[in-house]
Amino acid sequence: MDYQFKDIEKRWQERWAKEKTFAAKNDSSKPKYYVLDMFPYPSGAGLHVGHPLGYIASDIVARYKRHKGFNVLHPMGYDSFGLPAEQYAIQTGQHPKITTEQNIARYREQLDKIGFSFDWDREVQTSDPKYYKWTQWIFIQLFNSYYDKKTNKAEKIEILIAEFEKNGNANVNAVCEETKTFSAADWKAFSEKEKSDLLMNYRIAYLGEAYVNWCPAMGTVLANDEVKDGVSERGGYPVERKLMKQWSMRITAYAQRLLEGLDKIDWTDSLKDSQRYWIGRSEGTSIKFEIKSEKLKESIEVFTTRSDTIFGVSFVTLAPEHDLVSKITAAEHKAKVDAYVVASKSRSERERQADVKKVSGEFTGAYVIHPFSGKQIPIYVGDYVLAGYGTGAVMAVPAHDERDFRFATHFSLAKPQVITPNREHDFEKDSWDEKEGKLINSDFLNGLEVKAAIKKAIEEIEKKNLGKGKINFRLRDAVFGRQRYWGEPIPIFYKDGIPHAMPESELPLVLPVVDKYLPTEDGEPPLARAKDWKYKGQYEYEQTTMPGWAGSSWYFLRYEDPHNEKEFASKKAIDYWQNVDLYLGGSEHATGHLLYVRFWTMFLKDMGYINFDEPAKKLINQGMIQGVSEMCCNTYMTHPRFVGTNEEWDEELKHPERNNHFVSYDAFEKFEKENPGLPPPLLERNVDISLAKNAELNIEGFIKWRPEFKDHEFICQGGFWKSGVFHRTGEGSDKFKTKSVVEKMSKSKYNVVSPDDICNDFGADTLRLYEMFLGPLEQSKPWNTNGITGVHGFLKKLWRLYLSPAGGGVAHATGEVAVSEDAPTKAELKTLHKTIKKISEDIENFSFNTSVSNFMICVNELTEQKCNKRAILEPLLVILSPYAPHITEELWSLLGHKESIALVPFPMFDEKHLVEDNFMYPISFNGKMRFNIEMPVTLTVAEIEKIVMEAEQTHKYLEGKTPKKVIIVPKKIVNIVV
RNA sequence: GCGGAUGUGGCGUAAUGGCAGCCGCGCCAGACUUAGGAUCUGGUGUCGUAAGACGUGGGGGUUCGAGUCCCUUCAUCCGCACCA
Repeated sequence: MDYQFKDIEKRWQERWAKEKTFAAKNDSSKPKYYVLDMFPYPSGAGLHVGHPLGYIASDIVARYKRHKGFNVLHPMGYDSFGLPAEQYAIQTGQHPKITTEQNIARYREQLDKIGFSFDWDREVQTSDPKYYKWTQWIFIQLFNSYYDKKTNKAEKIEILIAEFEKNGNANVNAVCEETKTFSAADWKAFSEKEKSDLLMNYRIAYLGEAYVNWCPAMGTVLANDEVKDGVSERGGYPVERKLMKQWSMRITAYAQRLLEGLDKIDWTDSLKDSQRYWIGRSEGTSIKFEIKSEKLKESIEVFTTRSDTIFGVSFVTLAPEHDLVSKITAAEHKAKVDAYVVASKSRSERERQADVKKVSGEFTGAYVIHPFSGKQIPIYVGDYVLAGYGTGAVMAVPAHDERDFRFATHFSLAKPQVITPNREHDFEKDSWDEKEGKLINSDFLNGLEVKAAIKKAIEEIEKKNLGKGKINFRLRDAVFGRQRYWGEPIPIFYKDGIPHAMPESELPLVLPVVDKYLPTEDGEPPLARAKDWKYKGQYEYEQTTMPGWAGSSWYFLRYEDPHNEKEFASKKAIDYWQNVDLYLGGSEHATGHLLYVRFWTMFLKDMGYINFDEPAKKLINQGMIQGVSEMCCNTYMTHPRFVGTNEEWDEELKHPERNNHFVSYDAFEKFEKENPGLPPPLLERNVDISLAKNAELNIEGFIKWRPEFKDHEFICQGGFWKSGVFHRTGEGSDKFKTKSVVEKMSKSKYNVVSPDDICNDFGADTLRLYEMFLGPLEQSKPWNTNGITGVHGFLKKLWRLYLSPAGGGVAHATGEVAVSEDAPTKAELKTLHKTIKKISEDIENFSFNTSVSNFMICVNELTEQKCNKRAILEPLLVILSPYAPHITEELWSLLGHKESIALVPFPMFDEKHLVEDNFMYPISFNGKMRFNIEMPVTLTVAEIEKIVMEAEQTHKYLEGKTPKKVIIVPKKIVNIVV
């Protein structure tokens, strides 16, 4: 009987679903283990082989932990609010809910084929009102909270209001916008609106005016992590900076805790480093520079980490958005400065980033007074100063800061040197930015080392009341409102212009029906089109929705109690399941999701709903599986094209008649070899990978697929280019070769490999093993289906070991069961226990790729030993079952078991089976030491003693130490392991 | 520029500081065959007929012993990027 994987896999998947084999119970005496995958956004393209990589790894761990006696929570769900469904809705008018449901159904079908042990009863979907009811509820908690610096946690806003009523804000030490001091009496006299505005400065979810990343093409704002290289991460549209009133999250309140928390969790260093960098803590000083003016009594506050260079200041620069710019600019400079400010505002983020090194700025005509020297110092505006960081103003020290140096050079400003470098340095060419050297020309700082000087300078600045030590973070508050339809409605309504949270009883605030999914003609968000809001006409509703990361910032908690209608999850469930023990997902979420989920977790802890502050104890980033694209070469026959400028390229594309030949890659390869560095005189086109097996193009198939090329000639034989013209030689093979390129797996590159196809051709168990076998989990690697036969062959061999008479197996071709109950041999036991040991270690270390090798070695050995002993073959199935659950279930039941193998304990490892046979002989030496001699060669005890004695004489380092073992290598040396 | 990671056969990769290349792909040879995308056996780092020598990006160091630890340098990939 052959290995009928299709039949086996279907049968077992149905049985697991029917019997709910993997349902996790919320009450159990067993220890818990929570394995979580980052849930997917269900896109229309379906899954490709890269998606399940992490799920397979986590499934192996989940199944292993079940065998090991843990109560395992291993859920799956969908992050189902998102842009593609909405864009599809805009184009077709179809409700995004419908597309989303279809996509989810498709995902589920694909996932089911791979045989995951998910507890599907706990599935969550972020776009389900039963789920987002609680996302909205958490938002309201955030709205009704502020961050108290005294208790160093979030507190209820009522506490703050009570304090205001009693004492005003004089004693309040909370994270907030700059607020003027007021008394209790003032507070009571404030209008409702004034009170609301004031509280807004404290709330953790707040409505505030700030510069945001505005994406005009999408008609929405984006968070910092959603912008890459000045364009939107999704869609790649340009992004501008725009001052807008927006719902935001005061994540900055948690900056310090988010930073400190990293030390307590087992995440990779690179990921922690990205978060550290993103949070960007820097210690410095704020310093006030008084403006030199009779009528204006103001000062400019700057932030610096280099207070030691205070005497090197030669000008002060304000960000173009700085409030004081318009106030201080002298009349004769006003026109130029205004023009500059307008120009820099209209520049897109991308433009601004593109010419980072290009200096621009304008003199305001105003001056400040140097707090120590009393000299007057010019004030400039320059867009190299960021409005959003620090105070939006810097004291420029051109001799010791690269950016100030560039600015000073451009405007021919003085560059007074205040530090003597400890190495040779040319101040004409460069600034000396190192925090090393001795201070000069700096009054009371002279002679000090930089680090000491920083301390001393802060002391003096604080003494003169010019400023104080301050900690700044790069992290900005996260913009929370999105001008979009397909997201959670923000549960806020407005009464007389004052925002109020919806009462809890009104939740969920369900996404209303709209006629179109576009913004309105007046530029209002799509929700402005809603007609069926409950209180329409009575109150005004907030029209923006939540961003994609809202629903994913707490979903791990919902899995713990997914059907609860009274709470986001019951206290009992949370106390039992706690936080995630192992979290798997891509590293692209480093500064997005993984920061937000930590933030919300800390907040919920502050509120007393949970008792841990980190969502995941351990996190592993699985690598990306890339696609291998096949390219074919579309050459230019008549036009020279050796110079690879884009202009020429475009020019050629305008002349398709010149572009009517394809040439085999062989010819191009020759060209490349002979003309290193020259751009290829051809255009590479992606070919559907099914049309290029073994780097050879199926020309007929290609023409069928792309009929527009049916009149093109395909030149297989070799040739060469001369002056851009291809000359054939008629040499070489008559095969039309393509070229392989590793790139992202994507529909548009025609290089997608679907897990469904692999399951059909080889089975889910093969897919699972092969994905693991491909290489270390955390590494990115290209998918190459070629190697899969090795893994598939292993499963067939395993099958034969149990089922074919030739292999001495369990059952004959007829299906007759005939397993030997004899005691296993020493060699068989050694093979088994070696494998048990290695597999356990591999899983604990997450090196799943070596596991597969170890299984192969095991089966090869057992086949060679013609092993048919139940005592060996049964435990082997159990340790293999996390990797290949279907085939092991089938064999397990053929061995006569009724119960699912998934619930069987993991076999115990017994060291003695390895040691006994391991050439390890303890011998005594000088009556004191004991050596373990590991011998790959046969030696007598006398010979060993002689060798050890020689070793003792040669290796002086042995003195006073007890060797653990001595390894004798034939013809070589004695290795003594101490 | 800053931060992180990675460099080992034709390829994917493996080696608690202890015989480098396990396992798989590919390739070569053979067996069996209704000639096949089945199965099995043997071989396969480089040079050399061989004994043997040389081999983990380059250079240096620690060590009895280094792919592994330290320093340095080069290359590739991934993040971040005017954060004062």
